[in-house]
Amino acid sequence: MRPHKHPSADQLTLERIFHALSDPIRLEIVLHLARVETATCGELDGDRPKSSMSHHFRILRDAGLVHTRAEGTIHQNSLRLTDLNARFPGLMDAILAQAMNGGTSGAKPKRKR
Amino acid sequence: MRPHKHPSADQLTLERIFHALSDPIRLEIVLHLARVETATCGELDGDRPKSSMSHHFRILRDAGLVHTRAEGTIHQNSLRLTDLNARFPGLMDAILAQAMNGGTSGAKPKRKR
DNA sequence: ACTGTTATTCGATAATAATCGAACTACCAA
DNA sequence: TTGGTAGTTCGATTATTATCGAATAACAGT
Repeated sequence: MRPHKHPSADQLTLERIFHALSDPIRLEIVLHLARVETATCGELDGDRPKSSMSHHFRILRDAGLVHTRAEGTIHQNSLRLTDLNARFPGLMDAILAQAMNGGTSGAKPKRKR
Repeated sequence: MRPHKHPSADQLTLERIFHALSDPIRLEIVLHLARVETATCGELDGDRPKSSMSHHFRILRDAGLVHTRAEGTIHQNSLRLTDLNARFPGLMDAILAQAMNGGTSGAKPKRKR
């Protein structure tokens, strides 16, 4: 696959990150990855066309949020938390905490505990 | 003026907030407001057309990031930090801290006037 | 009422982004 | 080699956003 290009940590910008997270599908992907650590593209499509998902993954990669490595025919995705925390300490913690607590539009009003 | 409509705190969504912040102009506005607490629209245009700025302010208002109140002919804008912190505790702190620390693409350091 | 200031709204155009089928690549196994 | 699987890329279409001049509205002063 000629390994995907990922921006280096110091190339990340908040604008790109915010743009990547402004789409419900992508926010869902990020949220899922925050829970399971690593997942293939196929595990994350919600019955959506592969080409659409590939598009969203590319934006997440370009924003530096997600790292994709090919293992055979499947691609393992994971959040680049180490790089993100190095570049923007505390940011992802805050974002993920709020996203998991029902801050997203698309979905489940999650009850507190 | 028919006072601007502002979403209530519990209507805010992360998607809208991220979308609002994904534009360099709007991020700059938010950053500026974080420093000065309150400012008129005119103080925040960078020699850009008024209509463009009004557009951006509307998106910031719709996202719940900015509150605008009319005082005579001028409009005072301020960040809705109280509401934002109530809805998404820690989020704006993290975002503003990183944005002020050079996370923006424009990388234009402070320009004062 | 008239004038200047501040900002919003309208309307048209341009730029950017999302969607998705189809073709394609890479890989693995039989 | 054939076939199946996992993703990407291409290309066309649609949808959403941005930009900005012009018109409009609200207001303060004179």
